[in-house]
Amino acid sequence: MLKILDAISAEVKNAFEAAGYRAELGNVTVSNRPDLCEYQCNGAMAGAKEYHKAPIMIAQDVAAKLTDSKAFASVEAVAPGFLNLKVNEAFLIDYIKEMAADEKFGFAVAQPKKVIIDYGGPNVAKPLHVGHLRSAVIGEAIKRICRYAGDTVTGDIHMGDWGLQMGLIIYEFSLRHPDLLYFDDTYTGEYPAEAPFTISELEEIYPTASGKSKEDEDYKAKAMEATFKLQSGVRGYRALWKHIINVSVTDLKKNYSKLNVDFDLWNGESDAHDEIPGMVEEMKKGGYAYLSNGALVVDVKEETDKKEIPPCMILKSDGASLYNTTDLATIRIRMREYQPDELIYVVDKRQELYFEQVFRCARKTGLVKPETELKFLGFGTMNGKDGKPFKTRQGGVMRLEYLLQEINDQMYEKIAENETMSEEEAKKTAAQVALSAIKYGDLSNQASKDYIFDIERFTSFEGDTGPYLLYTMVRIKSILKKYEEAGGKVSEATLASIDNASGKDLLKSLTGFNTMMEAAYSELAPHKICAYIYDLANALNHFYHETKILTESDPAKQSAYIALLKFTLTIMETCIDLLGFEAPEKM
RNA sequence: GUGUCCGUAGCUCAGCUGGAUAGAGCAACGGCCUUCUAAGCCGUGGGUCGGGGGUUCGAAUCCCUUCGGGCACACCA
Repeated sequence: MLKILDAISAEVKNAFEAAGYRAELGNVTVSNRPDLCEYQCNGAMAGAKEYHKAPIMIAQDVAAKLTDSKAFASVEAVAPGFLNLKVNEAFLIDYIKEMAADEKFGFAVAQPKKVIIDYGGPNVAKPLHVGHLRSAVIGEAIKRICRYAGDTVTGDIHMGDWGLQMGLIIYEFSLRHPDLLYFDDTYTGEYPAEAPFTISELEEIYPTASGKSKEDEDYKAKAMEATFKLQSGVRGYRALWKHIINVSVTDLKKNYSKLNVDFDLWNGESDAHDEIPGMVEEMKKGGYAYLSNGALVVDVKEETDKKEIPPCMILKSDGASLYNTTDLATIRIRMREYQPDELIYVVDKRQELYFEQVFRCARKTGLVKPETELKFLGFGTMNGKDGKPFKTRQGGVMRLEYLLQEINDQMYEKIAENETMSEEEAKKTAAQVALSAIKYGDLSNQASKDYIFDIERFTSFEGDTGPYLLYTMVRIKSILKKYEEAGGKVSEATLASIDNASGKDLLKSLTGFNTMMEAAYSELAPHKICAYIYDLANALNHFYHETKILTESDPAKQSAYIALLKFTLTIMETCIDLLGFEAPEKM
């Protein structure tokens, strides 16, 4: 089905043509002066020069051709040459009915793609901190948006599970428990299935080891040796490493599930390890990689560059691999195993240059086909109220778990005080509201910009916030429930004429869903969904305030209202699901 | 230094593929609960869109320039 602007534009374009002008001039947009009209067309002014005619005269010519259009309630040509349009309510109702019957409410994408989205990026054995929040929240939304658009999307968490950090942990652990089987080179049997440590021990070991290695050269050398032994496949080290991964992944899954974020693939840097030698060999053979200051690099600069782009390093001068190496090798694996049309990286924007190098290198060396899209979706820093990177009160890095807990607790206090809910229900509701506060607070900003994470603002529950949206939805749910309890049947099919102004505004707002989705999808911009749903919630609350629904005596009118509420709720639910949170039944 | 992003109300942000009087939220002030959840609704005040120039019938939006800030700039990720 057509988007409403296209449907209206089609009418106006016909009129332009009928009046003897180019049809393309008849493009219609939503009015920026709602006091004057609902939709507007500026084509008469654009065409003035071309036709050597005053814009107002062109507008009048076109308006004359539109007088019997069934779509419009009024068409006015206004100085200097605006075409001001108001649509018929019946036209809107028909449009909404068609939308409601469509699986995706009129949002359609021509060519579904196969997409891999790389987001999350935690390190194993290290707790998630606030720096991981944006990647998870934005990446999850992007994944859902693409999936809704019909793409086949695979989300990969891509953990940091392979470098020196692993050697540090293993070495420190070997000092503490030297007698364990894992460190006995002569042992050839099976290793225990149970991990010899818990997640909290693991989380303590890494910072300790990391600290020691910075002060003690010998310690660092031993850790590097452990890393080497792990990477070269020493059995006991691999077995211990698997335990580290398993214990970490269990914990990560728990934490990500609290964020309503889930991944299809739990791959990490280690998965690229076996791919590296072959890839490096190929790059050498192809004549792309050469030695520069001892390191193996691939030139990636181009003539159009305004700035010198350093070569992409494949191997360090000591022959070790680095992040570039595993990223490129990962691309190679993904291309072979999934043949994606598009790769999206949701990563801190500070890595933009780095990814530019990787992408260029991947193209140059033939790792990806020219038609495969490589997208870098860089997000800005999450700052505190002082405008500097978000920290705890003590100035340390804030653990994500604690941040979530703090916000959950605040929500729980508010919910527990003004509703009669069981403790269990209140807790669940608090978690839902808290998540909406965090996610909406993040996603309503443009991803690429830095933003201020202001807990007080997000949890204040007033204004343009996640909780406000949920509250609006809860209000609708409450009415629908009561209507059903009184024997009414809730259906979108009973939509009919809505005889008040706020109802018509709500209808218009609803028709914008598919237009908005197209922009949100093509620009990978979740904040557009936020802006839309906030407008929709405002329109709903306005309507709600003006219209008594449950006490309406005319059943036809009432069922039309109910249908309107129901459809609004459906659209809102669709939107917040794309953003990655959900609404409770009451709050 | 080079590149890049940003600068819109007291604060936090939209708007940026050019259109009419630049919008929200918070904060301030004033109204609205015997009626579907007041986490709501209505209203008031608040802006030379960092400065300057240009393109255009028309610029917050496009171009140039300047000031201020963030970030990045091969052996970290």
